[in-house]
Amino acid sequence: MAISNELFKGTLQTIILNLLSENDRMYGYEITQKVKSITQGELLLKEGALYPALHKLEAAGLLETSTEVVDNRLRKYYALSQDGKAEVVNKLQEARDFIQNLQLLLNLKPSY
Amino acid sequence: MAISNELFKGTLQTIILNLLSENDRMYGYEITQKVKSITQGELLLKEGALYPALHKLEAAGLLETSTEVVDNRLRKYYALSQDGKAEVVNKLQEARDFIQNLQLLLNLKPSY
DNA sequence: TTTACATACATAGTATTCTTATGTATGTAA
DNA sequence: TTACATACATAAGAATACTATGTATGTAAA
Repeated sequence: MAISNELFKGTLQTIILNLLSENDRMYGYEITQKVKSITQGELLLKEGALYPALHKLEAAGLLETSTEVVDNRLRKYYALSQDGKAEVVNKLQEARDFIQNLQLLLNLKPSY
Repeated sequence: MAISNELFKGTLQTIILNLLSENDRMYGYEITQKVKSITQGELLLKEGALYPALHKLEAAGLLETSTEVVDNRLRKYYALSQDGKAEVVNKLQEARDFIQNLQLLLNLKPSY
């Protein structure tokens, strides 16, 4: 998933779900580019991590898909299901708690 | 490591190194209790995660050990080596960047 | 007194996650 | 025709943490 960064392990599902909560629908490659641009290239989301994660979220009923052909290339769009919309809220709260606890454990004041 | 919290994966080494940068020396069980108290019980560090991590950090030359018997029980104290002291600085900077990027990706403002 | 819990270490087997490598396929720029 | 970008996917392997188990001592409760 990253440039020598083990830290993101476990955060991928939350990242995907949150991006989809802001964008209605996105396709895989679009997600990789979005993550890259948001982090200014610091986090590179690999296909080997992304696609299995998307399939797993779909299998869990959190995502729904629709396939389109654009410019003669296949695109598989993902969108939050109703369950997915509810789950984003939980995942984001967990992420807040996680960051809070990590900052406590590492003596890091929030950077602002 | 956690109560239904996958997010901490990859952060354990940094947490250990940082605790040892504040405490000169600590033993394993003490570390588990410190983590528990700092996070108010939200993060429970399991032995199956802690001890292999300590052994790995020692093998990497970042930690040095000294064994003592206290109250008829064995204690294996860990302390940062010179390399370890240098590495904490790097790890903490990586953690800051990680938190920064994660907050960007999740639209989380720093909580203060 | 024996059961449970806390202290203190350790490891084997398993599950999960991510990386690396590879594969298919189209389009564009050098 | 080579390289790169777009777009999907999976298999093999590495890394990390969890569960379960084991050893051993001390204390409190039932």
